[in-house]
Amino acid sequence: MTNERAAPPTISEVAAEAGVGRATAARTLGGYGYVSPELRERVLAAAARIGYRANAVARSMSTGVTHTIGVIVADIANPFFGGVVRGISDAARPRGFDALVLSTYEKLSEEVAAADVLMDKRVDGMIIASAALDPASADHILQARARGIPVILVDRVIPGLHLDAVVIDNRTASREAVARLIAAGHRRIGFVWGPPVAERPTRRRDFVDVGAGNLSTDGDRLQGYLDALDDEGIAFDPELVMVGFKNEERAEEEVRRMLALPDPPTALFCTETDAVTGALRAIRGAGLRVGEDVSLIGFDDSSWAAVMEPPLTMIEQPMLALGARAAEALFELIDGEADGVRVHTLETRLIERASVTRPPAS
Amino acid sequence: MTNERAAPPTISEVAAEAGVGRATAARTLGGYGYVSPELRERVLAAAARIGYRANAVARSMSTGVTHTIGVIVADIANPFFGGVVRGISDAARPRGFDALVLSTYEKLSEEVAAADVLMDKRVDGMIIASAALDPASADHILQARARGIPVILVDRVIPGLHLDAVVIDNRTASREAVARLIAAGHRRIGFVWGPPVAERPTRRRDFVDVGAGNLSTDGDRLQGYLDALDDEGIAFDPELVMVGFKNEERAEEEVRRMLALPDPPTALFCTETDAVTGALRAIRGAGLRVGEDVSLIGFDDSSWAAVMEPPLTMIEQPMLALGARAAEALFELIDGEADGVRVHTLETRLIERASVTRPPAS
DNA sequence: CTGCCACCTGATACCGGTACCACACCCACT
DNA sequence: AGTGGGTGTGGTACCGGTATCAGGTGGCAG
Repeated sequence: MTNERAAPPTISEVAAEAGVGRATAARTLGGYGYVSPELRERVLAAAARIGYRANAVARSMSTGVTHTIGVIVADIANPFFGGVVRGISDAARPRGFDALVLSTYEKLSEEVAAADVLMDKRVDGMIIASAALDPASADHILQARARGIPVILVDRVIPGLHLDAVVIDNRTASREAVARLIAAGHRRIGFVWGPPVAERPTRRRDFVDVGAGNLSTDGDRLQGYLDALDDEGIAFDPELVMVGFKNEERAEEEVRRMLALPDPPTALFCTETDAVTGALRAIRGAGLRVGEDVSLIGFDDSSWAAVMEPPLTMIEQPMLALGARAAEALFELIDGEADGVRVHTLETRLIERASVTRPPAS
Repeated sequence: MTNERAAPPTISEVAAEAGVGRATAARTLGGYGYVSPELRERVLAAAARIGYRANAVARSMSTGVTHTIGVIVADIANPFFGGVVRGISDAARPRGFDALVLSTYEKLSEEVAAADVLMDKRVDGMIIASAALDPASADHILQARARGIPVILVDRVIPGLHLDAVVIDNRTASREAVARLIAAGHRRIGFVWGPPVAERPTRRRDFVDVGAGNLSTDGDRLQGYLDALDDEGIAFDPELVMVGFKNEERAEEEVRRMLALPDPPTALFCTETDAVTGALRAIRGAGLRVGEDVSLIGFDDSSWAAVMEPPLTMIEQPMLALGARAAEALFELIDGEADGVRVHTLETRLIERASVTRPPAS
């Protein structure tokens, strides 16, 4: 097994092989300028003979275009972001663009480092699901833009920063889901995946403020929950909101706590997949049954949700479309067709299954 | 908002700013060669002042190294591959490498195109979950290697091709899972996610041959199933093997068919997540209950499987480790520490929960 | 037949780094 | 004082493309 790395042929070698000048070979292969049919033929034949393929790095060096877009997400292993990234690549591939994907695990420092890497590698644009909570921590994004790199935010918006973005209407989606629960007769509704604060605020306004110090998605979902409560004049109870670190275990703990309350929730609204599974564990652990003892609606539909017993009512996010739209918006920016900052809002869908029923007669 | 793309400063500008030669600035910033402390200081200060960052494209052009690894998977939106890719990037990042991820949707033509893109972009190595079934269709991989690009196969091996790979032992994992079912008393065990042939073979040997015309993972899993049957002297029944296109709907159809057989399966072995959910739908549709009427073991554990009613017994694949190991193996190749072709086999784990019980008394 | 122009081709500068090498300078030794 | 060697610095070729421009050739009009 010879490992003699045959250096890929260059345009000069093609030119030599074809017996023409370097420029002529370049013009033929690069598809620009004029070349007579005869020479074009000779060059093409020579290129095919020695297996020429243009060196994209060299091309980028001289054109300043890499045909690569940088994607920064929280975690590529999270099916939601996996879907978004797929949407992006599917939309980018036909245009000859590829995606360089970096995960940040919600750490701003990682995000800044990722943005630096992408700038250094001269990506033609970036699509970012940012962990930045406010303009002050979004310097890396502004810097990229200052260097002329188009940026599209996806999934999350940065409050106070006027940037192009592709998102869903979390507040409305959440409000409608909770309204659905209320319409079924529930008045004690738990909110799972709340603000990441150690101590539970006691006043409603504090929750809202705290929500502002949260990712825009989480904050908006909490707002939608509050909206729905207000719509029906239902009192807000801080005890029914999860607080603390956001993971499955913590969600389970919090739901267990809620279920043990003197006046426990009869329904749960979970704003993330891990919140749903955590809640399910707690419900099961308390010897209760979903759809009988406690109703449930969750975010992020999946094929699993449909085969649960009972099948779960879920809010479906258009992950692929989110990514595809972000890529399209980015290309508009790259092509210079930008007519001001725009925020694209995509539709969610409440998929009604069997986890929402009337509250048990008390 | 000024859009004047301030061209990023180059090394020449830093040199001018510092009042030194280009080479001296380059030596300082590139961290090679000698520079006196005074000048080094001046250069560093100048670089900081004008915000210099090395152009990775230019650097790649002259060094021939891109610090980018190409990753080709079937579908980045599939949680399994999402996990693998995360494992890869997590292992690559500390070494200053990033991942260019391409999805093929199991289409060989897409895979070939992807490999071309990666070669053109001069990635330093590739990690591929190939859709190639035999050496004849793996020309693109051989070609990459011939050009000196290290390649590591992940998840799947190409029978007959001696290449570095990181996989799990599908045959053994499958055999053990099915053995577990047999140990519980089952003798009629359905195999869901079988060969993609339109017509069901009638002879066992044909299944094996057909398995060879399948992805190595699927073929090995079928083999393991047959092994387990043989171990206990249980007769093979072609009717208990799914055939045809592999998706959730088709799995549901096939399981429904099996369940309607005169002598239906009392247990199901599903080799993929979609096979599990499809099977679940069919079981539910037939008015049967998992863990009571029919036992089930599936591949690819997830947080959902643990909260199903009943919790599902699943085979856990070390997705992250698969990716991480592949990246490590790739770096060994890149660093030239390769001592012959190696196949790394990672351990799976059978997570026993409650979906396996004794068959109902007949 | 000459002259001009259109047409085609090839030489070459450039992108921003890396890395080799020449050279200037300084010191020590004979 | 002359020479050798070491040291620090800057000049420059090169990577493989793109793109501009100069120049050669042939044809056609005057």
